[in-house]
Amino acid sequence: MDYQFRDIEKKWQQFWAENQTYKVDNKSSRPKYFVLDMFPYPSGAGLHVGHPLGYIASDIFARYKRLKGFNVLHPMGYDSFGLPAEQYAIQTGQHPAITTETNIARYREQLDNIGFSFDWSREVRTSDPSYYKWTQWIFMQLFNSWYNLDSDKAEPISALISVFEKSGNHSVRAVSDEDIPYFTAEQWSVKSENEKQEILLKYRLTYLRESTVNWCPAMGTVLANDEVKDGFSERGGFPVVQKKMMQWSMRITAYADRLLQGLDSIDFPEPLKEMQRNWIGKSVGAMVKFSLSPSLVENLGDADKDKFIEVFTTRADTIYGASFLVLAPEHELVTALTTNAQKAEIEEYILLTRKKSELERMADAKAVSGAFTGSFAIHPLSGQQIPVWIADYVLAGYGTGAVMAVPSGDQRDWLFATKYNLPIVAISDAQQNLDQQADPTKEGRYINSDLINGLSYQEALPVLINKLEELNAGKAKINYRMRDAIFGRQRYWGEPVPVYFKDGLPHLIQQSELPLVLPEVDKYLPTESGEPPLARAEDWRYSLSSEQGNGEVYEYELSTMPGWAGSSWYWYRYMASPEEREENVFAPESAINYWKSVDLYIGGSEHATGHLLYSRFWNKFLKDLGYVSEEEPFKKLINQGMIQGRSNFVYRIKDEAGKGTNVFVSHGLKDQYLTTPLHVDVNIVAHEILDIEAFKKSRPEYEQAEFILENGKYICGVEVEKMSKSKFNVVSPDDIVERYGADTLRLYEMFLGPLEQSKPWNTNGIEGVFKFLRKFWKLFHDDSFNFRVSEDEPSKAEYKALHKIIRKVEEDIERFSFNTSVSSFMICVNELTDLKCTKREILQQLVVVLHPYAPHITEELWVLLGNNPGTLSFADYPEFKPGYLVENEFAYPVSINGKMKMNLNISLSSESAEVEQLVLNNEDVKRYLDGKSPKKMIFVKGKIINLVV
RNA sequence: GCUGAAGUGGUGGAACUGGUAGACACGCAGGACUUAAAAUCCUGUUCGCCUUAAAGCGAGUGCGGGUUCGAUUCCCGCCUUCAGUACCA
Repeated sequence: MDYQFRDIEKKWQQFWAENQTYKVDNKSSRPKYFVLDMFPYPSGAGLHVGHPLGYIASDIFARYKRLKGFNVLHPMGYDSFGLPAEQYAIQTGQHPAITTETNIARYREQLDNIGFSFDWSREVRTSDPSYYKWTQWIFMQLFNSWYNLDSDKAEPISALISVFEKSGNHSVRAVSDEDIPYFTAEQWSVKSENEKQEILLKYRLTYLRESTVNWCPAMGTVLANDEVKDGFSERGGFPVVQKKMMQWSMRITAYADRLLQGLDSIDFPEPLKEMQRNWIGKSVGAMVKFSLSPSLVENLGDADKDKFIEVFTTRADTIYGASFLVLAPEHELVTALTTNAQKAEIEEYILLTRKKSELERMADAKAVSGAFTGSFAIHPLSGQQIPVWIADYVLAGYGTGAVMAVPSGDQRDWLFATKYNLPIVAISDAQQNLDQQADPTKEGRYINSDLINGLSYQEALPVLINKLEELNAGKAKINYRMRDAIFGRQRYWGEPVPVYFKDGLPHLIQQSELPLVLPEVDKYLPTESGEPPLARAEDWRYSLSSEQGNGEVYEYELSTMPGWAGSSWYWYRYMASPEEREENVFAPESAINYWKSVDLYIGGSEHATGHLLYSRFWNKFLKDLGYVSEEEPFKKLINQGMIQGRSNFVYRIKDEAGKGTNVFVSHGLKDQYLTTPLHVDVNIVAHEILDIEAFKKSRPEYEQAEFILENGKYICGVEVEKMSKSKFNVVSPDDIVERYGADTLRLYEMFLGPLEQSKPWNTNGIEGVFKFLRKFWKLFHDDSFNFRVSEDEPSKAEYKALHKIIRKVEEDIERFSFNTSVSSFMICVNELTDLKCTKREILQQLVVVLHPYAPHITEELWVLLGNNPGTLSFADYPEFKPGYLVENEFAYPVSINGKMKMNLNISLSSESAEVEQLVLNNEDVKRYLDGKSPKKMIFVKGKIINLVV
């Protein structure tokens, strides 16, 4: 029989499922390997052809590793909490759990069609209570922990309480809120329980804090940053305003430095590491205090008397060039500092900046504006009085929300000083053209800088820091751009937060009460009073168990966890086998110690600063508490590129009035007419040629359509866009599988180009891949498609073809160059076809080598070759024997002045002198030299001969 | 603006440490088989010039320089595209 991919693929997919071929054990004599894919959100649109790209790559890798003798964990699951299902629920009233279930079933069917070697017994769904029980449990651990800077790790909050009881908080070095007053053990002991809880909340790794959120009044809901475009909601285009709200936050900043350091130990793509470094945004500098001028202090209220302005700078060396201070308009001291004379001006300015949208702020990035408070601060080293201004180029959220302005060294300060006529003091003899722009050079020697005059940058910095510390006016300080992560959404379809409120303070529910199950609600919208949807749940209150409680009931937290909660630890759940999931732990210690961490993680780079940062954070936290063993969760990560859509267009002719006619003109002739380009379904276009009959049938109004053709064909226009339903450019893997089979789809997606590169989808080359598989099938069959292999000893050429591919595929897979192996398979099969090879010795090994790429056809042939069904996945990858590739002759390219002219067969054992003789006496070479004698001959053994004339 | 990645035939792409640029595949052209079509197979296919043909000559990896016997690969400057980020003191 000819290659019957439909039967073969169905048969083997069924076999693998029935026999649980890829179910993996947490025990094995073989070494372990964990291959993970970023799990999908099951959207209603189903998989398109771009989704499986990474999954195919990881599946090839997983199958290859199995052949190489590894015990491979290769699981799949669903990140099934999320907004689209909730949006759909709001519109239709259908419970998101039902939508999600339907979508998952569809995804599963599509994934099964492609022949992945997933261990489905370990599937996870983040929206499943048995899963989110542990997401909630991790939240509780975070609530019960604080970050100790002395040990540089998270520790139980109970340990902190003992310290407070023994010696207060003077000696505690923690990552915490800033506004914690010092107290002694004695003071602690007399505090009320609520006061204690209030203080502890400032230390906990997850805590409540007032944060600004994107509030959309029209939708009655909070939006994520990426749901807001230019101040309007992406969906619906309603205005969005900034609103302060009490929100759960995660103290990820405690881990900033470890997240940064850890990057050096993991194998991630350099651009991704760079993105994380920028996101963390570590800057080394100094905090400097500027006290307020005495005349001002007299007029201040008692509360502000000991206040000073603290700034953060990365260029403490430029301190003598600081000629004014600038505060963010939101800075807490602005009101106190504003003199009566300046009050009107300052208030007007603050009002102005509040009105400016993000967009406007960005648009006039070059223009600076500000207002003078009327007050002066004292320069800590020179003692001079310098004016204090406010300006919106200083951000309240970064550093201290105040800067010392050094106009000679910083361009924004320079612009500001120029605009408002403030002094620009040169501080280095290397600075140039200060009348035109700032010069931030670190070269040269300092001038106008008292203490450090004549010193270089390297010499000056320690001198300054020491002096500032001595004066108690400053200290070295490291600052991070990264902020603590908001951990809550005012939405329904997410994990409930296992917290109830008593006297306005949050308390955890009992661990034994987990999971706290998402309650039913009548509508998935916020309440009339603006509370999240969970407030609609009836009888959803917390009451303490009878031995502790007194029958009182309390309100639960009404927000739910954000999208990243469930995905920040899921790889550990995969480690637990189905049996172990019954145990009361997120994953048993033995399983974690066996699988340790993910060896290979494949996914999109869009998760660079979200998921991949949060996951590393939770992993480090779980390690601090001793629940997991590795500091980093993902040892190696590969970003697969995006597959873009390739849209096709037809051009409808407009009449003079601009009205559309029913005549369509081919792309090459469209410029002769007035036309409207219309998207046309890419599935009825092949090589840009429109299937006119299919087009006519696609819509009733096209039935009578007329066409102006070129060369008898209708040629469509092409554009690369995102793949989406509305652009009619979605290609579903199902269609490809139906037409060519899963093995062709797998090979073709790899053949398209390097895995990491983004590329538009097109099926132009798919025929070639399909033909290759038929050719491969034919190697095992005679002309009438009877299976036949011979037991004869292969020839040298046959061995050579085989061992070339054995080595090539090994090398390619190890460096994730899957596209090049597909080409090499084609070359190999072409060679063996030319050699009329039918030898079992060759073909059986080739089956094993091709198996990771095309698992179905190889399984079928494996069994036809007489092997047991299902054993191919665990066969041995053939051993490469270099002996088969050794040649004793090589066709040396002979070039003259670097230009290739001819090839010359010369023994590989020949040395330079011998070769020179041979080359110079060659008739063709003589002809090229045209009587001239070469100056020099370059000879690289096995590579090239180059004559220099 | 800054950071990162990438620019190679008509198309997707290959060339792994500086050593035969365009492998492999698509498309296209021509041919075989066929009543015909599909399928399959064979031949050609970077561009330009010259030639009946064989052969030959020249140019060529975004652009301009450089290093080298030799550069798609290394260095300097520039252009374009994509991604991330956005007044970060």
